[in-house]
Amino acid sequence: MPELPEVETVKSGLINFLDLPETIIGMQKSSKRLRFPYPTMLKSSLIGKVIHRIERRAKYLIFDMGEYVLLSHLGMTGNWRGTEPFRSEQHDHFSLKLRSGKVLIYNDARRFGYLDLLKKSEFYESRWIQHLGPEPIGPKGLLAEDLFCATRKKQTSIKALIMNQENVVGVGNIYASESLFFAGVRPKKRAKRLTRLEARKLTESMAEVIQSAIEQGGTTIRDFKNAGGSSGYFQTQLAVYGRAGQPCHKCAEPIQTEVVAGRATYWCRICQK
DNA sequence: CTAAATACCTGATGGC
DNA sequence: TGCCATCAGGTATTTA
Repeated sequence: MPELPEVETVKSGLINFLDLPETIIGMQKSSKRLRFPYPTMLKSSLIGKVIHRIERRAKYLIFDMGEYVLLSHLGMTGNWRGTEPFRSEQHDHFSLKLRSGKVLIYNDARRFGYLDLLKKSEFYESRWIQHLGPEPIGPKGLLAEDLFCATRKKQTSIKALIMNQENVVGVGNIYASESLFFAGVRPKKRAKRLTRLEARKLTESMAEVIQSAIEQGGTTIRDFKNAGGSSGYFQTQLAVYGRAGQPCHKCAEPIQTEVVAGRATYWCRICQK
């Protein structure tokens, strides 16, 4: 489900639902583990804590509780929703009961997601955060020259390179294909063959695609829902993803598909070189 | 060191 | 209706 825009949509939904700050008065988890075991002493660590802010870094959702932060990665099918009163659904795995009467629920059918509790002072050095590259958007966002440098001498495909979170964060399988289409670069192109101009176009395309998707409330291919329970709208304007055999919006050539970097990949053989 | 394959899960879909 | 194979938006870990 979630690449950067979907995580951002979940974040906005929760902030909108809550009236921060909110105090945690209860915590429940299902009998099944997520991708990694829950941190120890999670319950005693969370009860009484106050959620001051909810933020996002890369594809991580971050609950800022002052001295501690609760970090949540949504994996492939993870999602948070707010309910009042509590109403459980299939695949609910974790919930936080708040003093206001509201409840936050983490749902994850495939359980590829995970949670961790960190001291804020150890946040940047943590195993989850320390290797992350720049965001694709914003004041400290990826610079074209830095992307260009990252591509030098790299034998891997440009698609694999932009999906590698050490180079730029937040770009997953859908937005990788989309960004490469708007930059006019073939997904299978060797990273080291990228020109400065292509690096510049790709940097711009990633920022535009991600920003636009955030404004549309994310993409819904299968089952993504925002905190209010409604779907995203970005899928209605996907240029290539999932459009195998359909005409390119620019040149009408049928869209190609093939597995690249281990994932379904879509491109136009005329518009992308 | 790099790059690619594997593993972790459940559910939806399509062919027979 | 059932059964089986395939695919699904991520990424840490293992293998080559």
